[in-house]
Amino acid sequence: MKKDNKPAASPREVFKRIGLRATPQRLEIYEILNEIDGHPASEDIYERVRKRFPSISFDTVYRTLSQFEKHGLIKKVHHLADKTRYDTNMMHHHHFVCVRCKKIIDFTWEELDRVPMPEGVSQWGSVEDRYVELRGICRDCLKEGKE
Amino acid sequence: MKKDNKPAASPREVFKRIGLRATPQRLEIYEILNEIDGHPASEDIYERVRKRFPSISFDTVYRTLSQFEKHGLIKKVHHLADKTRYDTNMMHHHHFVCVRCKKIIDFTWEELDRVPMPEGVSQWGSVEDRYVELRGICRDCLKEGKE
DNA sequence: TTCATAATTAAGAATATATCCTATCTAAAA
DNA sequence: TTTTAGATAGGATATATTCTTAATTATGAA
Repeated sequence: MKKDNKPAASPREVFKRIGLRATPQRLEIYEILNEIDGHPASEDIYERVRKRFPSISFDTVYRTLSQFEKHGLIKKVHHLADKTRYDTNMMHHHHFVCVRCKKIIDFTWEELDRVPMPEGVSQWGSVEDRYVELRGICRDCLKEGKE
Repeated sequence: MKKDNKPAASPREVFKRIGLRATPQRLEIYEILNEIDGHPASEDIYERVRKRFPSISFDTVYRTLSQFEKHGLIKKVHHLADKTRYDTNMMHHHHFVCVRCKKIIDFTWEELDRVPMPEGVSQWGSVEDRYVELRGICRDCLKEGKE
């Protein structure tokens, strides 16, 4: 979706490149994602597609969003959203998260903790915690990928 | 749970302080949280409590974990775990998240992006993204709290 | 243009996670 | 002890997501 400067490719070109058919439903979802503000849940998209495709199913929306995410057109805000996970370590720390197997590794990063807050944050509200997530592929998953 | 130096208070003292009864189920869950490694889901806890309380219900586990979280004994790894939310902004950016209303505000933070990776990260795996989440209460929710 | 085919879809069933309801029980204060 | 607000078990319910299947359709090849 929204990418800097780059000349905007047409939806059909994008779909062709990643090997997805240009169905009307898919084109509509693509367009909505380009228009919509904020960080929509699947249901938000579903509600909007239904205006033009009243009989579209939840499944189509979910599937399409997953495909788009898989091909890097959109991202999930969080990678561990399937179920609630608790942290029993109450000391300030950050996480390395494997986006493949969801493994989490705790670590501290004092140098980063010391960076002063960016401009304008205070006008959004009060900040109570600064959390960093390093996202990547863990050692185990890297090995698997090679085998 | 795991807190630095501080002299470990007994579970009963902790419960007294926050106004929760010291029931056997609750004591057991507390103990499990202190023993368990990693970042358990509710179901992980449920499976372990069942070894000593075979008839305990999911509800008790969920309720207890929520209470513990509310009183700051444990934390959720993520605050938006109820449903998947997508990000259509594919430019590198970070988030301010209101832990009360779940509002998300995008922002960039170049100074933070420049901080060199901490020691030892490379041995965990390959890092592909550095994501920062500033967690707090947004302006709107702060106002509501006062009214 | 027509055709063949694999991809896609709608619809509803199925699954997974989380919460609610209510009768019963119990920890803890008096 | 007795009292009672808080806690629990178990089942029902809600919500989010994925699966199954039969029908449809976009796309490349003829």
